[in-house]
Amino acid sequence: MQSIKVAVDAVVFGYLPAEGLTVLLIKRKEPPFKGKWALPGGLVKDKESLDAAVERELKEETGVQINYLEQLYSFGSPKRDPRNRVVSISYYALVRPDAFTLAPSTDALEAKWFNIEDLPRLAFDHPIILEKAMERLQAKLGYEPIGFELLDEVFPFSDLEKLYASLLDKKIDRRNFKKKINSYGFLIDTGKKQKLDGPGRPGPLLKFDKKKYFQLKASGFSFEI
Amino acid sequence: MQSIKVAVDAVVFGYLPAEGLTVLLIKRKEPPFKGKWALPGGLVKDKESLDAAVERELKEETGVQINYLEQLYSFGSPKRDPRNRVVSISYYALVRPDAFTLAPSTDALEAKWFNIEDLPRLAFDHPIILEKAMERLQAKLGYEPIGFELLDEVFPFSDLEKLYASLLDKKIDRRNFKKKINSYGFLIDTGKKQKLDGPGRPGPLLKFDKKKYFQLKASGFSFEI
DNA sequence: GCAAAAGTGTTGTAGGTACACCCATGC
DNA sequence: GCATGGGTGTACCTACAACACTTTTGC
Repeated sequence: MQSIKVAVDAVVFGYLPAEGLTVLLIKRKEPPFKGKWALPGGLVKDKESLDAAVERELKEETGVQINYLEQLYSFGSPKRDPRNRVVSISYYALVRPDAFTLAPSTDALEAKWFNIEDLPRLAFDHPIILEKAMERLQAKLGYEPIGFELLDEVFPFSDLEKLYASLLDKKIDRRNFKKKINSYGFLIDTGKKQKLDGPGRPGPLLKFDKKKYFQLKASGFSFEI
Repeated sequence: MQSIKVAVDAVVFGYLPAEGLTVLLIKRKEPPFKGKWALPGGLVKDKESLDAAVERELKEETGVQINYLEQLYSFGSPKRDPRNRVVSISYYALVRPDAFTLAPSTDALEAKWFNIEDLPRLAFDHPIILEKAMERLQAKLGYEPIGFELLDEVFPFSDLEKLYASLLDKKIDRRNFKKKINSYGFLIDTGKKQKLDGPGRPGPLLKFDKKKYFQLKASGFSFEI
């Protein structure tokens, strides 16, 4: 008789132009690793799909509003949980951190955003999961327009540019980048202007036209950056 | 108390220049879906890693010699197995079908290669898994040299060309293709010549230099086709 | 000598990269 | 008026796509 438990874990990415990429972690309320920081997640219920389990856990533990969710990889080495055998199906999610406030409840003492450059030690094999998520995010940014899921509904062009530069960790030529993005034609000018709180020329606020993107995609076009 | 079982399933791809892409299926010995064709796979043991479980199951059920193995995706909808809740971690594998003979034993009545164009109805949600494997294989062919894992140790250039043409389902310009592949410099000429059994000019037999590829890759080069 | 398979170069073009100055705003 | 941030065009060059005839072999 098999006795393996099934869990889900999520790497929740947020982004703020001022700060860069952040990851949502919870402080564990129960052993093992009680009091340590870990990825949000937990056991799957008997009659619940994997996707539903992630969404439930995220809501319970952190209160985030998920913008994009994708399965990442499954981890099942026999010793990854020191007490029981647990196979974890990991996910990664993209959210807009300032579109809601964190509200930890069951299972978690605390939920908090950490800058990707400044993470605490993580419980279990979560460092490996996080690294895999990071690789996937970087790769996917190159061939699907998921960056928009991290930005506000409307955003100035410079936010998009900063996002790519910071997540891919390389310099971006503004003119070439803009040329490319504009050639796709799925950015809508809302007509409004950005409000800067310092000096500087305000740029127009843009919107990502998801519908148009899916039309383009369906007619055999492919995003690449 | 959670009662979910954990299984692994594998989509095993083979390739023969004469026939094209094939998939290895087994005929199930036990219910559910007794007597139906399905992907090889089975329950993970309590103290066994996921990778080890796939390798064991493939050996037990089919006797294949695996050349390349990669985790694909995990499927966990509550109703995917009509009797118990089973979460399946799926894999895909690349093998050389003529490097060994199939030897089904436990759990399987029979193991057999099917042409990808001519598959029987599959048990469970295996059609979905297969489709996902197919997408991944096609995508991966474009940015990693995994095609070689499907060819014999030494092969004529035309086999490689046919492989790409058939798996990606499109015409390939021989001259452009060759130019590109040769520019990478990881094909070794063994000095021997192909033996055709009809008329035609025999080409040289080549070998994929894996070590050189990994060197190139490590020094920041990227395969693309 | 003919049918089958493999080998071989050139040219046009699209897209990527590199690069520097002007404009709007806040203080 | 100056500091800050946003906006804009051109020239070079590389890389991909298109394309047809010759060579070697078996029968």
